[in-house]
Amino acid sequence: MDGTPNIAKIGALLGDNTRARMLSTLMHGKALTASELAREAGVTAQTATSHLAKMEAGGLLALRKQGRHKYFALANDDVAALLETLMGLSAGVEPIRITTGPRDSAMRNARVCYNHLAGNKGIQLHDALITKRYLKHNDAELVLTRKGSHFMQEFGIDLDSLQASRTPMCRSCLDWSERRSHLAGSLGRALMAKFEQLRWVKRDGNSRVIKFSAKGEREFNSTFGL
Amino acid sequence: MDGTPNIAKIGALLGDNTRARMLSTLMHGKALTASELAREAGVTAQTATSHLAKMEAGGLLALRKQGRHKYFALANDDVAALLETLMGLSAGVEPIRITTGPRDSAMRNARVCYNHLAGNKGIQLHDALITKRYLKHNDAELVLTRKGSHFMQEFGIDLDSLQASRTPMCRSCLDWSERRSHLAGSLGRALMAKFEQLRWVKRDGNSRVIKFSAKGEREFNSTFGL
DNA sequence: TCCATACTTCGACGATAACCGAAGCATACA
DNA sequence: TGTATGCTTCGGTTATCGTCGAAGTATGGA
Repeated sequence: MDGTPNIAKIGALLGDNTRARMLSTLMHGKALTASELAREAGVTAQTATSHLAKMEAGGLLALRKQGRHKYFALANDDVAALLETLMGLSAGVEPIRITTGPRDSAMRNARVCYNHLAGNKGIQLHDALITKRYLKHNDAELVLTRKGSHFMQEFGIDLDSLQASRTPMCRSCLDWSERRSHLAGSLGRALMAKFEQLRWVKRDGNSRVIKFSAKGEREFNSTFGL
Repeated sequence: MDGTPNIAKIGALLGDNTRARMLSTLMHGKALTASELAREAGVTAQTATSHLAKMEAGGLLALRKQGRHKYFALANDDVAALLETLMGLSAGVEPIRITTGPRDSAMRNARVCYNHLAGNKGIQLHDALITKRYLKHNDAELVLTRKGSHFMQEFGIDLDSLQASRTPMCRSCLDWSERRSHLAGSLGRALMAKFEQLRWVKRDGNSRVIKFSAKGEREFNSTFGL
């Protein structure tokens, strides 16, 4: 029951720069191969192998083998949430960055958090869903209302398959740039996927930034009453 | 804006067994001196000094000097929340502990989380406050209603002084044993203090366990409609 | 003033772990 | 079957960091 050794173990996993860089990269939400992660982190393949094995054993990463490739992704939403929390905490601890370059403001506006929408746009979405009574708080939980279910179906989200998934459908995730909650969970992921499919948004290949097209932004706003 | 090096830095701080033990100890909520922490962690004073200095520099600990003593406490609620999150994650990752000894079940029932009530009793309290409409969710925030303010004053909580404190009055904190939210923030702390003052509960000196007296449990239940 | 206590600094030792070169295994494709 | 590609294992080097003994500074009390 004494969780001490465990928190040290996870802490140690997070405490190496190379591993931290890999984890941050995986916050994009995409699964990446060992060599991609090696390149991203700036180490050789051997070194990456060792790091990835440790993180998988530690429960931080999930692994999918595909032919001669090994695809790694964050193990689950909890891990993603932990990383966001850590970033939030370290952002608060560090001397506040006053200079916010163009990339920073883009990150604050909209980015992927593991696989769902975060940043200012993520919060707008979250709040709009609540204002329109599509979502409501039930104690600490976030649940989809009947009205909300109806809307999601109309919008082209397959709720049945989401319900089947093991991760909870609605989860709130603390946004590190805004310090407010945005929508995570399988519904959050499905909405993000839908936005991409509709070409409302496009991911920037190299960062977590999400770009809204002009049309996308218009339709996003009108759909959610913003 | 790239939070990578920072998360590694915090991770490294958490990644040492001795430091993790110290942090866990401080989850009791009390501030402890350097030598107490040294003893608790099983290291010499020199070693403790070095660890404590690092954690203070890293923003995890707050320091108060008092004569020749140095009192250390967790820097803020965010740090406490991070630790609870980590414990929850590592509990989920580890092979599930099926054996729940008496101490375990006591921990699950009621314990201090930094300085407020956690565990099953903490969740009961949180839920009761919401059921009775003393607290309500406002978007992601938890706020005290007028009815709630009234109740708290009656109950002997000095809301004015809480409002003056820098930490938010209501915060929800994820409970690692129950995976539900309980009440943190300055109000959570004040309630906990009140329970102790009323002798409803007593802290176990050596663990985070909180024991309800028979009378305390009765009055707790009737006060919050349980 | 003198001593006890609490904490810190310094230096040295030892363990751990990150890193890469070299070689090895496994899969895919021609 | 041969060759390229992706990943792994092994061995050795290097750097970092936790640890404590010894000595030093600061505070409180007799």
